[in-house]
Amino acid sequence: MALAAEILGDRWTLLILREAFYGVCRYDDMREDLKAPRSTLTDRLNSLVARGVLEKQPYQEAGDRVRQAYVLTEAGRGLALTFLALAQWGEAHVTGGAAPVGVVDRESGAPLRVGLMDADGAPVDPARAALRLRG
Amino acid sequence: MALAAEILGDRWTLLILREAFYGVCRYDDMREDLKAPRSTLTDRLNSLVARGVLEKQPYQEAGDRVRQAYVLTEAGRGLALTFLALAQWGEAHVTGGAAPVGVVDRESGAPLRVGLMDADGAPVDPARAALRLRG
DNA sequence: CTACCTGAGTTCAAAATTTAGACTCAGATT
DNA sequence: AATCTGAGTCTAAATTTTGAACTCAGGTAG
Repeated sequence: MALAAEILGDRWTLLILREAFYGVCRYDDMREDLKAPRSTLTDRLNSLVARGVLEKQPYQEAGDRVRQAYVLTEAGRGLALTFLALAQWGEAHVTGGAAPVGVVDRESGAPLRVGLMDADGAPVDPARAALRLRG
Repeated sequence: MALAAEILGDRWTLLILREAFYGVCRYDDMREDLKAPRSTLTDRLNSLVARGVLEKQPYQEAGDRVRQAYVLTEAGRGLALTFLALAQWGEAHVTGGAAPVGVVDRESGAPLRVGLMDADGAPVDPARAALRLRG
């Protein structure tokens, strides 16, 4: 997990990824949302690309030159569970239940949550979890 | 989630919390494990206490004066799911499957994982998740 | 009593990072 | 030819982090 911490252990990186999950993928849009300094934003985007969490995708708007969009890679999308768990925690313990967004099933609209499960998908109380070294 | 990002958006904070989950709770033990500078460690521990993620607990070893241990609060333990999700991601996408630890059921020893579930606890594919604003 | 040890800090100057703001550059538009 | 825009780079100043040295309180050894 040390490497994961190295990737995520930064305020701007976390916020940039949240933007990415919301679908914001252009430099200037992120800059405006986050009010991050240009050089820091450039730096963080580059490291996320270097780490394989984001990738640059060329796009072109009518009557404009080709530009780059930053979109989540497969690995980046894999962070969804982590972010959902974090949002769930923030809601429960930090913001006091007033979180502005929740997770729902894309089709049915039913509320979803992150939880622990066993190999068969049956829910398990997180208090039962223990870390175990692997041979 | 912005507040949560403010709390976790820091390399040392993430690593300190990992130590706390492993049960390390003494200043000098953490300092040695993490090789963090004293002043930074002190600062991060204090903010985690101020945020209500850790708390100081007095303890006393035979023939020694009372000292403080840093242990997870209820809210801090609530971060377990986030950390497990992060560890799971690191294992799948960063370290390439060679993660040293896994999560198991404390009693049965069966392997566990973090996942998305609906209100009834039935597993849901994370790709089906969507963020939804709440009224 | 005096000297020394240890855990848990605090202090401080040097090094690294972050910031705001100005500047650049390439192609499109007027 | 002049201007606009997205996406940067450059730079000097402000802030944060670092490592090393110092402090402090209580306990122990001689």
